[in-house]
Amino acid sequence: MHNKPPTIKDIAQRLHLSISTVSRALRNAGDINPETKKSILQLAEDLNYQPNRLALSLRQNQTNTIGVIVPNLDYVISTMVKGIDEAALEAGFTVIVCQSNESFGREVVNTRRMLNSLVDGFIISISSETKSNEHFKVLSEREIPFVVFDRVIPDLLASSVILDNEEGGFIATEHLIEQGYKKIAILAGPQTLGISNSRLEGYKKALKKHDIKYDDELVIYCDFNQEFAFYATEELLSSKKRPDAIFTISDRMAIGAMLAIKKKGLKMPEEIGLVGFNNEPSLALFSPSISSVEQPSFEIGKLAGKIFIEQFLNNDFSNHKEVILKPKLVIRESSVRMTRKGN
Amino acid sequence: MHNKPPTIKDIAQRLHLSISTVSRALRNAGDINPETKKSILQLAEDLNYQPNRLALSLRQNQTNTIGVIVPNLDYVISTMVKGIDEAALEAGFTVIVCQSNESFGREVVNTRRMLNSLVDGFIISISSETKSNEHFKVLSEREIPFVVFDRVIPDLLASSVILDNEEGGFIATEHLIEQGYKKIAILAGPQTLGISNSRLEGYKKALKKHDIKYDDELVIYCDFNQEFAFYATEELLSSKKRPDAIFTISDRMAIGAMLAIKKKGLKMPEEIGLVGFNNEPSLALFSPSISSVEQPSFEIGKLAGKIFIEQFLNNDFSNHKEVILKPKLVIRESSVRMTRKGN
DNA sequence: AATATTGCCGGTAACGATACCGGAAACGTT
DNA sequence: AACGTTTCCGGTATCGTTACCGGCAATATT
Repeated sequence: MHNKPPTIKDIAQRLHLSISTVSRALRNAGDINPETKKSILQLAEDLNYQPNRLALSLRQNQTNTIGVIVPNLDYVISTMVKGIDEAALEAGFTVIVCQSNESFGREVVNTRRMLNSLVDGFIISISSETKSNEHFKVLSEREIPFVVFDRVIPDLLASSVILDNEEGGFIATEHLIEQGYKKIAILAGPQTLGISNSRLEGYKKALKKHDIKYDDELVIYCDFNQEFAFYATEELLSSKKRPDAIFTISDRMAIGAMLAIKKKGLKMPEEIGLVGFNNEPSLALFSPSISSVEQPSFEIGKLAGKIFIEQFLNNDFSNHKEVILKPKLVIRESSVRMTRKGN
Repeated sequence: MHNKPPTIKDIAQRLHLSISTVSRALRNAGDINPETKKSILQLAEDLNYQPNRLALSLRQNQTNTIGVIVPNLDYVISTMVKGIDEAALEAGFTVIVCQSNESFGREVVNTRRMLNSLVDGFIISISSETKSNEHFKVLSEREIPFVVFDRVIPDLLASSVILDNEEGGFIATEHLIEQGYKKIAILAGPQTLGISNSRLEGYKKALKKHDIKYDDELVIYCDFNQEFAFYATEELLSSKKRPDAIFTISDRMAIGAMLAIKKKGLKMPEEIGLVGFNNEPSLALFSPSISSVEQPSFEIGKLAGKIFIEQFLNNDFSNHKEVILKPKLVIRESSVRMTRKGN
């Protein structure tokens, strides 16, 4: 039923040439008379010829497509994906994105699915539920190239592009200390996740540097989730060891914490300070506006894309690059009590 | 270099059978001895055989993939895409998403690109910049099936799934009227976009029903954009005809308006009411929380997916279905001045 | 017993493209 | 004149899969 798109065969028949000749002309290969070539290109243009990518991929065993596997598409990750997109576009690659929805099962299914000759390799950020690497080990065994970013996979050999999460935890905590907060709690993420632990490490490091005793009752592990953060904060605030500042390792959690703080009627930043992580745009709109650790998401994605493509084209995935980018603290009202509050 | 995945040929050789027989076994076709079939399936399982989708698609001229073209991936649209995803998954289809970033050029490029035998058809929501249909007319000419959703394409014949935007504008406006607001302004979107106009129509309809005179100085056309809304609201508030309520046709715009209102020092909802559109989750967190028109985004996406697949499988795209779903008003603090403000 | 019907299997062409090889004609070289 | 070189083109195999046809037994039908 479809009005089928033209193929090189159509062109060949119309010009009374062989498909080989047409193919050479369109590929800019040699062995061809300039005149012949010109007429072929002309006709191809007229017919609006586009090569069939399926046939090409099948023949060349290469799809020029990158599979991107992410746990979700929140603000940070979707920005990273845009970065990957840009790198891919520049190199003539296509990107297919699959959300695992933080589910291990879907991560496996999606990987398998894309593996059926649809992609040349993967760029991966694991789901928070993912504890095993088995399904990625398959990639290694079959020598399918991949690069990891954002959330890396422990014990898995591959190039990686990540944030210096420890540094992020450190600058946030040190900032709170410098603002005179004494009892700083941290809402850390799930213990299974590397980024959680790194940010927690940074927190510890800052405390140590400023001779503040580490108190594990001020450390709450909870899901990357506004609600959990809300309840965790409520509990913290009514405990004996009520903190005078909270550092949350995501902005969603910061918002949950802020709601709990407001409900309790505490003044921010006077009575309690707050710093989040990711610097989502809406943070500036809250009142008080919320300080946060910003990460160069777009760059992380773009770099991951570039590294993948570079290694793919050179067919060299044995040299593992490890890029670590630095975060930046964006200071807003929620954590500044030394100076007068701005407008 | 790749440890190449097994093919039916490998299976055939190992069992001393022909590829035809193996193919039949795996496809559950007839003409096969149960014993033979069993051994083939067993070996396929052991080798973790997965059919090569490229070859399949090339052979069958069908990819089981749907191209989804969207202007961006904001909250509403990404929810819709999740709906499409679910419908596709249930039917064994794969989804490829391309953001046009509200750019006409990228929309065209992406469409062309996916058209090169990568997708069976499209599910489309146009970019706000898109004025011409030319690149989609190509689809019609080549009889490539597509379904439109959310933002429809005027004068283009296809099934569609959309929100009753007029109704949305109507219930938001009527709500404000019932709350006693008299001079209600509207921040409408770009005039080129159908959904803007429909919501504006609803607004007019509500005014008319309640015998309020329509005043076009209270209608501001501006981009779907927080900043534009901010400046537009500032202007509105300092004009002679200062409104006592504002209806914005997106939540982003509502947030912009709210910032301008706060800056001006007006009390909400007492001195000025506000209703947004889309019901993004963060609205509940602002103070005051913001009322908004909710749309069944997930259902819209899922329906669009289902309709596409159904029509595709029946090979019937001549009967154009038109589904229109109803919005729902979510009332929060920003627009309620009759009763006492909640906690 | 001759024929028709099944059950089961293999061979081959095709989907659209590229890679490799071989060959005819035109030219240049001794 | 005989040979080697270019230039330009066509034929064929191939990627992994399915569709179609044909064929050979074994069984069923008359």
